[in-house]
Formats: sequence, C-alpha cells, structure tokens
Amino acid sequence: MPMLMLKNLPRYECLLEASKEFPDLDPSACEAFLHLLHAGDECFRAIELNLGRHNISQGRFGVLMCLMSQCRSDGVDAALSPAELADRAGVTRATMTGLVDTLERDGLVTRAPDQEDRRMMVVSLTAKGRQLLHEILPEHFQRMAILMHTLSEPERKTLVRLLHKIKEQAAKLAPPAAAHLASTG
Amino acid sequence: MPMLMLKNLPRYECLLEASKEFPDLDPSACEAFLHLLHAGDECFRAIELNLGRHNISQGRFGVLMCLMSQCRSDGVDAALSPAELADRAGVTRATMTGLVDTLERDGLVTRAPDQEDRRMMVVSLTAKGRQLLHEILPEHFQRMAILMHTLSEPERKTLVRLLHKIKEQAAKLAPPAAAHLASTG
DNA sequence: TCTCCATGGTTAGCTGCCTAACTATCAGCC
DNA sequence: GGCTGATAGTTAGGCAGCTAACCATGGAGA
Repeated sequence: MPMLMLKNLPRYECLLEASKEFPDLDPSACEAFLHLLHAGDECFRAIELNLGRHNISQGRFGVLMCLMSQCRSDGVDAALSPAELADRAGVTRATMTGLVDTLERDGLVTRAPDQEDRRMMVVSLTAKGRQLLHEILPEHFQRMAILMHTLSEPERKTLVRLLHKIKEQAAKLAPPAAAHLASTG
Repeated sequence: MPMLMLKNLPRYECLLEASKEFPDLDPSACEAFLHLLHAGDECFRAIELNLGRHNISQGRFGVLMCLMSQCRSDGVDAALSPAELADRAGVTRATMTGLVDTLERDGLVTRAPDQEDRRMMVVSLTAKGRQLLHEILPEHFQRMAILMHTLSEPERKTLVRLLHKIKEQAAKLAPPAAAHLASTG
C-alpha cells in the first residue's frame, strides 16, 4: 500500500513542532498511529513478496483462498458466486469481475452459469488453482510466523488486545464499508 | 486497502483446523498477523473517510503534505521535483506524474521547469492547496487522536515498541522497496 | 398475470499503482 | 568536442480499486 504514509516517519520533534501550528495534532497519538500503519505496510510487503514470486497478487490470492476455504468446510468442491466472493473479500462486484477474469484466464478458476438462478455465475477452484495454493502457502505461513514470532506469546496476546481496542474505535469512526461494497458495482 | 485480508477474520478454531493441513501455519502467529493488518486497514479507512469528504485521496494528500512540510521547515515556499516527491512518498516517478497531473488540474499545485536543470520540473503548493490542507488537517488529527486515545499513554508506548520489533523483522524479510522505487518509472 | 423493485454480473470511465520504454538533458571522461 | 552512462519526466499498457449505469433475471404483491 504505497502512499499510505510517507516513506520516513516524522521524528517526534517534528510532530511537536507541527502541533504548534495544528493544535489538534497530538504527537503521541500521531506517532502511534503512523507506526501502526507503517508496520501493517511492512508486513503486507513481506507477504506480498512471496506471492509476487508466484505471479499472483494479494487480491487474486484472496479469491483463491475464499474458494479453497469453501471447499474444505464442506468437504465438497463447492463454488461461490461473484457476489459472494466480493462480499467475503470486501470489494465490489465490479472489482470481482476483473479479478475472476484474470484468474479464469490463467486457469486458476472456472466460471459457469448457476443452475438455479439465471442471473448468477458460479466460480470454482481448478486443480491448477489448488496446486498453486499448495505451492504458495507453506512459505506464506512461514513468513507470517517469522514476523509474529518476533514477539513472545504474551506480547502477541498484548498486541491483539490493543489492536482489538483500536479496531472497535475505528469501527465507530468509519462504519464497516464492506457491508455496502458487494452491493456496489 | 481492500483485499488485504478477507472481510471476516477466521476464528481461532478455523486456524487450528487449517494448521492440520498446513503444518507451517501457526494459529497464534496467524491470528496476530491478521489482526495487525485488519487494524491498519480500519485505521486507514477512518482517516480516508475524512479525506474523501474533501475529494482527495490518501496519495494526493500525501503529496500536499510533502510540499507543505518542505515549506515549513525552510520558512520559504520551496518546491520539490517529481522525483523527490516520489522518493518521499515511496512511489515511482511514473505514479507521481499522474498524481501531480490531477493535483495541478485541480489547482492545488503548480508545475514549472527547473531553472538549473532542464530535465527537471518543480512542483509547489498553491494557496488553494494550502487552504485545503488547513481545512482537512484539524479533523484529520482529531480522528487520529480519537483512535489512538482508545489506548492509554503506556499502552501506546507498548504498542509502538511491539510494532517496532515487527517492523525490524519485516525489513529483513522484505528489504525496503522504496529505495529503488523513485528510480523506477 | 402484470408491475415494481431487488439482485446479479458486466461495462465504461476514472484513479492509483506498477514496469518498461522513450526522449531530453546532464555529467564525467578521453 | 564527442562519447558514454546516468538521470528526469512522461507515455503506454496492465492490474486493481471505485462509481454509475446497464440489461437480464427473480421475487413479491396486487
């Protein structure tokens, strides 16, 4: 997520300086905030690097994961509609069309008309798609573990607790947009 | 950052279940990781909502902030080259061209040839751009404060400390891409 | 049965990100 | 001065996100 923030976090002294001009700026809050976004960004990149080596983006990867999760929980090779995929992925149906387009083009998913509702398509994982996931996931999870094992178990618990608090507050400031997204497009 | 993760975080039991199929998956690490990305996403959205009301994206906002920071530290209405902007913002020069295009179109920045190096343009903030920032920033910082004041000061310190650890690890897994970015494009 | 509204998937256009390529300019070396 | 390599900004094309609009289908109510 480039541009999420500037490359270098402002030094605390700069924040202090800026708070003279902008009284609403709380240096401590600003610092923590930027660190949170920065850390998220760095973690995102660490994971993305692995995906990029397999020529797949986070978005497409997410679609494949949705489809695979669906299979596993049912033990059946179930399929999902683009709308359902969009809902789970938190993007619009329009966006999902594009994602499924390229996934289908690459032979990772198939798309077929739904038998019961003529408005709908259904998307399912191909063997190739499943295979790709099995290639990707070991290192994907390893990287995740490497990153988070920087912290001890108690530290991770603390982190999750603090993050949970922030998320709750964020949900008040910005009601989940995902609820309307899959309807959009 | 849509698609960063699926809309709903998997329950811990699901992670446990998945770890049977994927031995590299550490449920605790995975949980903390996803929480971090989710929290970042939510905070991003909370801030973005305010920006959106002023018809400006995070990216364009960042450019304006770069230019304003440059002014303030010098006390002079200095300008930056697109390459310098790209470097600070962590995007490619190609991307910066587009951002500056729309900012210029909206009268928020001006672009002029550099006097000393005919290859270069210089970009500066207009009064309109500065004005927009002064309209945006109060609530921008308020939102930031609201979010981070969910935590006490000690909790924020803890959070920053933990995040710093993770970022260091991430830097090892994914060396800063920004170093090459501004050269790209 | 007909009408209206909701739903689904896609398209078009825009923005923002990337890479690769291009032209113009600059700097250093011979 | 000429040549070479580096640098700057832009363009083209692709991907991913959005909104709005569109057409087809489905469901509910009269």
